Amino acid sequence: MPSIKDVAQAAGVSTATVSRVLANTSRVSDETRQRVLEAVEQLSYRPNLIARSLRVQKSAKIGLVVSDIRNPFFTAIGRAVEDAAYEQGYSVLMCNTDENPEKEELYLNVLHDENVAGIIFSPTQKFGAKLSTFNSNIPFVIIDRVVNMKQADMVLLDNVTAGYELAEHLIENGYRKIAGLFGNASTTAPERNQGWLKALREHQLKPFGEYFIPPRIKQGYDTTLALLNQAERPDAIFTSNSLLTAGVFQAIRDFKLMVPNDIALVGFDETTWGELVDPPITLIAQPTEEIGRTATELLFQRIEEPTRSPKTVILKGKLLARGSSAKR
Amino acid sequence: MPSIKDVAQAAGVSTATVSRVLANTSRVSDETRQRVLEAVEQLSYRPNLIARSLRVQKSAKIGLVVSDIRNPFFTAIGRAVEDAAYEQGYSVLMCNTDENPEKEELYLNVLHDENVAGIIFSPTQKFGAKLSTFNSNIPFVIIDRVVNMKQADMVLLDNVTAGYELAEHLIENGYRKIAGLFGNASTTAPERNQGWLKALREHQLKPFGEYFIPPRIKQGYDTTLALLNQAERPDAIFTSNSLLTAGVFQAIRDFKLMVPNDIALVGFDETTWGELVDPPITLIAQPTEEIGRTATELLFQRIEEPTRSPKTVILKGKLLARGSSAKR
DNA sequence: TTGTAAGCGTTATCAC
DNA sequence: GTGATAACGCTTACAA
Repeated sequence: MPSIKDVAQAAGVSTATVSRVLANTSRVSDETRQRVLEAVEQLSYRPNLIARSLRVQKSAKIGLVVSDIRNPFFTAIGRAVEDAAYEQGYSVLMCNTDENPEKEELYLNVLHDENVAGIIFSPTQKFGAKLSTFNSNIPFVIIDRVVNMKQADMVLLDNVTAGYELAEHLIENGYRKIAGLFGNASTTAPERNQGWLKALREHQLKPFGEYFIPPRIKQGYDTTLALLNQAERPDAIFTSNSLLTAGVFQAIRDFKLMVPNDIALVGFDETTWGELVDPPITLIAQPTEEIGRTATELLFQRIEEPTRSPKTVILKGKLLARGSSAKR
Repeated sequence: MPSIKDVAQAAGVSTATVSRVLANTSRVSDETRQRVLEAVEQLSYRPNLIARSLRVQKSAKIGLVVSDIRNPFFTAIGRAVEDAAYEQGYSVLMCNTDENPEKEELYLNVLHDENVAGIIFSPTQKFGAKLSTFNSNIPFVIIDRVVNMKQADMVLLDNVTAGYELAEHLIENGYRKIAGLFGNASTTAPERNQGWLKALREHQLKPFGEYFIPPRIKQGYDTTLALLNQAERPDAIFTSNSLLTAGVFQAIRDFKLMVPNDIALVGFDETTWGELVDPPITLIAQPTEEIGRTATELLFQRIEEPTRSPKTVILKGKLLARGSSAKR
């Protein structure tokens, strides 16, 4: 692996000149530039980014720290961030924390030590709380989950409105006994809950049961079975998370009920299966491409101007009405 | 950000001693060690890994380069690699190449420049071909896709046997007019094709049509519609990839045929939706956890002993027989 | 057991 | 326009 010294020697110049040519940072005579470029070519020299990073204390990489790599929502965002960063000549290092605060700290440190230019981060509630403690001067943007921190740039969904619209849709279509299953891990669920409550209230309805549970398929399944075993059953189930939706769907089927005739089902986030099942699932789709792209742009803005006042971008979800909540 | 100098000063020792205490590399008196540790604590010092990496020319990170982050197969492997590496004190940097050879080169370079200790890589066919050209002394392990390169460690599925078993299963259950949809992008599809051909041959059957197409939902859908519009229809469809399976499933439904009564459907890889749809899909599940773990272990072995002779680990898929291929 | 100092590959600050 | 040289923060011979 040739170093800048080798290039300098081959071109008969100093390392400083080589650096200048490569960085295009100050005037160099055409002739010298030529010689240097030839030597670079000749030796197929590639600058050592570690050394450069040590010297200038930053790099052309950004970090993306997500809580669950298996969640299609985050992988879609990953793709979007990747694309946006690539256009700017940046690389993305993606880290998976598995909702584990220890790993969050680990990876934040790794990325910091990596001298990444910035970080896009969806923190757990636990970590979000102590995020302000985590005193780092590295630019970052929070996505998906709100943190209580005035200095942070954020890209969020308008979860309250989304929850409202989804509930409103059910009510409009004639459902009245609506149960709600909400995740208990992130800040998005309570907001969606708030929206659905508002819609119910406006129609003088009461929730037909409300459950805050771990956002996993199994919990959705178990909770639904319990719900369906009661004397009086709901005529619709509202879920705040696609894993819960999957669990509910399974339970309804195992209970031999028909969707939507016996019971309607609605949820959040597009998935492959949402339109493969019968009937396809009504849901609020998040604009993942736009979330990822916006977060990346915000991050680059902050990298450019670290003292800029924080900005929060709130995007709207889109209701995709499908068979699982057809008019009764 | 305090440096090792600050710690040394605070503890009244040299930087060398601090380094020794932290690395636990040679004997230091208990008293000095104590003082150093206190200073570290006091200043909340964290060693600069960039500098360390520049100095020792390696790091405690490995790279994982996958071709499609949205494919559940790869995210599952990502999780497994992550876990295995974490246990060894290594961090994982995950990169998504989107089946784009340019990005493959970019990220391989980024990771190389990052001084990662090694790379786990699922190359495109295109890049795989020129991989041997890519002369790098960085340890790596290939997963999922075979490359024509004697020096590479690999972790692969026994795709021929898997294809054989899946076809055999259909035949056993009474299907005779079996069409096959295979991806045309990776090396896995031709191997699975080979297995299915073998099974058909053993039963004196001929493929009821064989299609090599881009492994995308849409192509699976379109191809299936064409297939179903023919005068004589197949009684089963074999797919080599979960995206194709999804497309086929959709097409069959839109064509108002019943699975498996009118037509059976089998494929590869576990997905969330595979058991949510009605009927659930029969498939060959890949041992993703084991693939990721094995690849990581192989990588660490090679890091330890770079000249060890290359090893290829071939794992078996597992047939999950479900409703979509029930006995006729 | 501990300290001194060289060096990893860059870039930036001075001189000339 | 170009070249020395210091510095980034660390590890590791080599001395003491």
